Amino acid sequence: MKQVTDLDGLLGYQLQRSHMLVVDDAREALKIHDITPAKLTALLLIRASPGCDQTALGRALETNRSSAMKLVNFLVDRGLVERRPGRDLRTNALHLLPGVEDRIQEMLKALSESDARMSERLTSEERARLLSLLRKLGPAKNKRLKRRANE
Amino acid sequence: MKQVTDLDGLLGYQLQRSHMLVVDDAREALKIHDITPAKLTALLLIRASPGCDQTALGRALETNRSSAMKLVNFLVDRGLVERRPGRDLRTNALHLLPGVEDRIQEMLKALSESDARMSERLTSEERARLLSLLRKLGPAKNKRLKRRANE
DNA sequence: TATTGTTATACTCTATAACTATA
DNA sequence: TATAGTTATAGAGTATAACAATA
Repeated sequence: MKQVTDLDGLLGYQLQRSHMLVVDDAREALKIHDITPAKLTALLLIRASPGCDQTALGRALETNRSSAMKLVNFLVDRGLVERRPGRDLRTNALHLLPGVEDRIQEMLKALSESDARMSERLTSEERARLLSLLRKLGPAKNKRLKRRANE
Repeated sequence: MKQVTDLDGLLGYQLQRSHMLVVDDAREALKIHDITPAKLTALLLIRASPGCDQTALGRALETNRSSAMKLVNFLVDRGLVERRPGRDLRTNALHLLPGVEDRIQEMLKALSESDARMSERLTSEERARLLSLLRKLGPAKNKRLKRRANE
């Protein structure tokens, strides 16, 4: 098959390819820890804000309460997180279970090894430059066509 | 919610965020043309290799025959592509329908406008540098943990 | 035997809407 | 009324396995 030259110069297309490459590797590296990149992100958010509720978690992940619920269910089922009584009777306070910090350290180690493997053809200067350029992406003002769904 | 500082320095995390931002905008920009970025890619591959069969299309998209079939079904249903008799009785030859070239031009226009909007905070030098850095991502040799599934 | 297209099926992710219990 | 959690449901997207027709 011939290449599709119309897309080669587009940032979105290259971003798509690089993203797939890197996320597939991260997913594979996290597999032995029985977690995916997205679920690890949720776990790290809870670790960073102990006692948060599910709605706040959903907001931070730019998704809705229903999806946040599924993530928390997964983390609870794996013995990583527990739901404690929250600030009122409607609300859960999410907390890590004891011993999970060690497991998180192992997950982060696997993740950063994958990250290093994916950027080994870049010098550390190039890697830093790439990170800062990626952070500059997005519309200048508030021109985004549509925000992510959030109920 | 506090930020998750463990992830900030990881290429994969920043790539995930940038990818979501850019792809969401592209998806929204293509919505009036009733197509998604992935389906447009399939359409452009067929345009670049007229007469190709579905298996080749699947290989080019790093997916399987079943998924390629669904993409072609979509493109046929929208009047963009037709299945003609192929090189033998098992095989289809995929071709664009007449007039579709004009519609593709409009789709590409919407896509490149979205792309420009997403990179408007970058100078053209920075944009070019970002593209070339993205292309350098990936393992040095053939260290990838697992290739994408392909039956 | 191998390949192409096809169908059936299933699993994940994500989204919406409605329900309940609280506030 | 509004909010938090929950449940049911539905739609993409993607994967596997099996089948018929053909090579």
